[in-house]
Amino acid sequence: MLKNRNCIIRLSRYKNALYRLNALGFVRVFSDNLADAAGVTASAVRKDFSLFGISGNKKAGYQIEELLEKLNSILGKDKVQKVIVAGCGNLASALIKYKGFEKEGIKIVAGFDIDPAKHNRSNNVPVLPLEELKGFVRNQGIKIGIIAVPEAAAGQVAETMFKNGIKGIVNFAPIRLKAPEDCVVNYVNLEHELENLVYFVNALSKTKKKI
Amino acid sequence: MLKNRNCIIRLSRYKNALYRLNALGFVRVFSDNLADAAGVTASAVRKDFSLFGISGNKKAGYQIEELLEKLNSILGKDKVQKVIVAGCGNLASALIKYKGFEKEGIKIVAGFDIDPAKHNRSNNVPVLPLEELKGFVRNQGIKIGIIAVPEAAAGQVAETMFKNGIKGIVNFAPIRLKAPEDCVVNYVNLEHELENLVYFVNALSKTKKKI
DNA sequence: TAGATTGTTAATCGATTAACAATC
DNA sequence: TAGATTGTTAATCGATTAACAATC
Repeated sequence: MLKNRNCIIRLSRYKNALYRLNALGFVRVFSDNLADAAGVTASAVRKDFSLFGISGNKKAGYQIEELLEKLNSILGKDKVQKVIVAGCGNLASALIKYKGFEKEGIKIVAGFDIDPAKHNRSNNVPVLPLEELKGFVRNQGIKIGIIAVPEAAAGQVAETMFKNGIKGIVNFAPIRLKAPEDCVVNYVNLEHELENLVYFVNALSKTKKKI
Repeated sequence: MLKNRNCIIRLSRYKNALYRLNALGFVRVFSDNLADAAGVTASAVRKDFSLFGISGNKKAGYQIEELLEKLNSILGKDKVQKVIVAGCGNLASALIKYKGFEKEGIKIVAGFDIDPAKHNRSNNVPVLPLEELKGFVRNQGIKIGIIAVPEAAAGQVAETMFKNGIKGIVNFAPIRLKAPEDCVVNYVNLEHELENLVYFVNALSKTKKKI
């Protein structure tokens, strides 16, 4: 019953592709249009939809608007998601300033840092002392956190987050985190992405074959 | 013969874990120590090593230093990797300022942007006009690029990169890119990571079961 | 109707895990 | 030797793809 990560990531891709198709004036799509637009196979599209009980019309495909509503509902886009960031270095600043989250209903409501020089309560998105994370998360009922602190601090911060009600973390620190059973951690490791690329670029240049 | 992405990502994880173990004074590891440290199974560790012809000693495990050398060689860490960034917004600035890449042999050598206000040739990492990307990549023989431009510009930029010798791209723009057969694109979509988290947090809170 | 597309089942593919013989 | 660990093969697991009957 619980779907796998890739499947849900594909739903996000469908959603984005549908917005683009919609903007181009399309009203309906067939599974193979959407497959092209999202970079997957038509089989995968129909399988994923079937998994969530989304049905179209044989011969008439899917209504884009209706489809978007269903995907948005599955992905929890019907309400604004409040998110906090721990560690207010360059990366966190970029995330806080990024305009793209807003239109997707993702709102970074506060940052936390140990460095007093970074604190600023009057900001649009306030930067608060790390000790206040606990109370803030509890009071506001925050469920999602981003970890952008150095490796050495990540474990502690994660523990504090989980203890106070955070259920999901996007972790940019290059270290595995211990998470309670009912919580999720998604890892983003930019260094590993680049390292990975280097490997495959070298491998492909050696083999001269397609993947 | 060509290994899969997850396998190579695990090699990066082993490498990082080994550095930590090394720093703690360990000289040897067994597959199950390393598995714990990297967050995988002992079977996976031995399987991965076997895939690359890395062997240890029955009963004595693996020499950490020797292992690190081999992993670093596989991952292309024996030489500095020069990387460029297209789009010098907040995210790119954060990447350029990030200190962690250097010790891993990853060097961002230039940024490119269409906005003249961002240009700066005298910076440690210069920010140049986007039109100069082509010549720069060719002259310097750059193989790896990062795309941090808006969605609408990403396709064009990728095409320019590939045409001029870039073989691998980390793409932060929320759109699929067309890539030549002998090139690779790794996608990082922060919005989808958060969206994904929201889905699983909601799903887990409904089921109250472990994954 | 003929043609095209969905929805679902079955087949395939590949990655992960388990198991265990070899051996230090 | 007895015990523990590797290296590899086989089994399992799950995700993706293909195929096709149902049907608009």
